[in-house]
Amino acid sequence: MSEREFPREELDFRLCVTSGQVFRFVECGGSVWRGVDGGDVIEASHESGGRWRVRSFPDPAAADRFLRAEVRLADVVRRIVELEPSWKPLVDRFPGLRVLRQARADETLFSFLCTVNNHLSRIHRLVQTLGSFGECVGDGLFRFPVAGAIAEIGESRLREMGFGYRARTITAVAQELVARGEDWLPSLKSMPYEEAVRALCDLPGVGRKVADCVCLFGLGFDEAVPVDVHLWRATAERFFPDWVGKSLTEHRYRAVGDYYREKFGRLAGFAHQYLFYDSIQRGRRGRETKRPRR
DNA sequence: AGCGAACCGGAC
DNA sequence: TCCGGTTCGC
Repeated sequence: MSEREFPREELDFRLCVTSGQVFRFVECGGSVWRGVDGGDVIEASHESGGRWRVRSFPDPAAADRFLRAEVRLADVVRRIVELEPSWKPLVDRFPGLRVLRQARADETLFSFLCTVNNHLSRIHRLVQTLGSFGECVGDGLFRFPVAGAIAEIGESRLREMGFGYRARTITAVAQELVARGEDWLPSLKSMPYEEAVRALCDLPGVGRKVADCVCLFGLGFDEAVPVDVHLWRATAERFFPDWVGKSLTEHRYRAVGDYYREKFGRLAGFAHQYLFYDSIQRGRRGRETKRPRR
């Protein structure tokens, strides 16, 4: 089995799989992380403070695809800071944060349907639950189920398992994917970004945010900028002061994405990930230190 | 166009 | 009481 080592500044595996891009990786034992992408198990380990060693099987090349090993993060980060110097503290705070690429866009789609108006801890549980309907490829490791298998679970059973109102959209999307055929979703890769977004938003329960997540993490559109409520607030504070406190409308969503695409071009997806994760952290810290209300 | 409310259920 | 959103009705 081939193994690849990444310098610290090129990869923090734990950060990558816990920063809201994928939801099925777990820590097993000390400093070993394991999960499944596509048909392959991906495993990473490191000695404290050391470099991450990553391997995958049965396909030893799967890990490189998942981590986009061909991207030299040092170059990306340097270019981002050249384009927007105010990003320096952000990229310094999260060394080794890479944008991942999932092998199957359907896993990305169903995963982010689980994130709708939800907490990270419950998101993990729900996505793991969906995953357990796929083919078992090891101890607690599952290939993600195909759309047909998800459709067969049924809305009522999903509700029983705690999916709430997401049960309806997940089932509806699964049926829709079955109807369109398995080639439909991957075929969006060869469309222009805007067309892919429109096609995804056509699916029930899929709006701009989920569509952009699928575009960035599942379909390979590096210019996609998913704007959630945290990134929205952080962006308004930095670049759109007039919009602080305002709601995120369709028009403003587009303006934010276009702003970052204009500034960062094809690096917009990578650049957004730093501010996104920072805004999540701030949200958590803010809650922890929040005083009880009168 | 922009805003607010409803929506499941679990975490804090 | 608050969500890493979408949809619907003003």
